[in-house]
Amino acid sequence: MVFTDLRQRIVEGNISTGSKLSEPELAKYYEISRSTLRDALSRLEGSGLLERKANIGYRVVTLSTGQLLEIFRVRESLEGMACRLAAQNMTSKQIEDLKQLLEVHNQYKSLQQGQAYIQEEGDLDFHFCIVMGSGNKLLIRLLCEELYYLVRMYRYQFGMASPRAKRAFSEHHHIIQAIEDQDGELAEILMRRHISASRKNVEKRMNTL
Amino acid sequence: MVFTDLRQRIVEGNISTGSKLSEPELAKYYEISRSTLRDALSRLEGSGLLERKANIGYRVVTLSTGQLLEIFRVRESLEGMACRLAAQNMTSKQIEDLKQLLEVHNQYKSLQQGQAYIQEEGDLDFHFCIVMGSGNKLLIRLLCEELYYLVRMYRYQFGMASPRAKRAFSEHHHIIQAIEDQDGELAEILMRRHISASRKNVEKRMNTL
DNA sequence: GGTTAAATTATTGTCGACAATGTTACTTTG
DNA sequence: CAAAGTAACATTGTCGACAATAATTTAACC
Repeated sequence: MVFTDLRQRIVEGNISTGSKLSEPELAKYYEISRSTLRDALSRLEGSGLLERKANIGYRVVTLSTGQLLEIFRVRESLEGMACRLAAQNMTSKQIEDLKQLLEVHNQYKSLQQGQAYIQEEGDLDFHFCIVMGSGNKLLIRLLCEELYYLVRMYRYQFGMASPRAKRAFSEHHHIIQAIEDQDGELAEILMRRHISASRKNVEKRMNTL
Repeated sequence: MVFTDLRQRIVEGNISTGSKLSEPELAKYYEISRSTLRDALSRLEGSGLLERKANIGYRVVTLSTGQLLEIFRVRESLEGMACRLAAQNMTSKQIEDLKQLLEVHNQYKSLQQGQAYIQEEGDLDFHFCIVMGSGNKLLIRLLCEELYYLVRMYRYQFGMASPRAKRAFSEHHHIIQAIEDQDGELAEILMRRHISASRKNVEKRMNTL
């Protein structure tokens, strides 16, 4: 699909940040008409990955470290809420799937210790599942459909391999436990702390640059 | 402009919630082609006012009281943050404009005491200004470009005339004061409390229905 | 008469062409 | 030679037409 393919190319930096997208060129590349391409582009704009200026066209959004930190702070609020709701609403089936996801990540991790960004992608899968589990359409839209792709984009851009992988992993387990115990209050606190720690880690990395 | 006109008609309920939009009909109504209409529709989808299903078309989103409450909770988080940032970042010019806005509302209010929904529209203008004053692009996008139009839609739908108008008005003044004092912490607390009280008011009204 | 199946109609999706706008290259002028 | 204006080009915006899909109506059958 054109939309998902373009999204991936943008997120992974194959189409670089800030660059302008040529409609004729892309339409030719995908062998589709400009109409259907533009449909995909407008959806990507809705996902926050593209910006559009009238009579000029679409550009990939430019990233700043400041914006990344603000995304973290927004996530802290919204995902805390999502996690509390997930503790109330997730079915045992969903919780089981989530546990299994972590197990898969665990094996990846033990196989390739240093390669953290695979783990980091898995990290987002984990967060994604919890937001989906909250059952709240608004949160799903804001986080899963808009912010997470931006976060992925930042990770590819700045390369978020981190020494925090192991700790983050155990934090995920604690969060699942709280969800399984249907302790919404604790689940929210743990999630906020988890994201806050992740943000501080990024801040530290940024200061050393 | 087609986009803003459609938005207004949707928000004010002239195009009723849940109804399907006919592209040929609307294109004829505005005397434009379907292409440029669809461009407007996709932007409205991005604003959260329309939903699109493949090969079926666009519908106005359906509203539920549960979703309205969740919007309030999301706003509590995000606007609290925005208000703290506004206290740090707003220029004295912006603060002055905001004060003047409240003054205008005050005159409206004294003129038409019962007619709360005019005040309520003004209420959103107030919130709008503060989010803009935060200077944070992400918050501006999430709140001003997506959530606020949904909130307006709910207000037209459920008719939010409330006895809380006077109190809400004084809360606005306290929030401005905190911003002027550059007391971000207090500004955040006041804003969260302000929205929380508004939510509880809605909950109370819903229970009496 | 009610239910399923087929045919018709209407709507969305896609396309290529033209118009309007922005960009670039060239020419002219001081 | 530099700068401003102008002409040529490329890109985005808009349009109407056709294709693919969904919805409706009609027909056939039990």
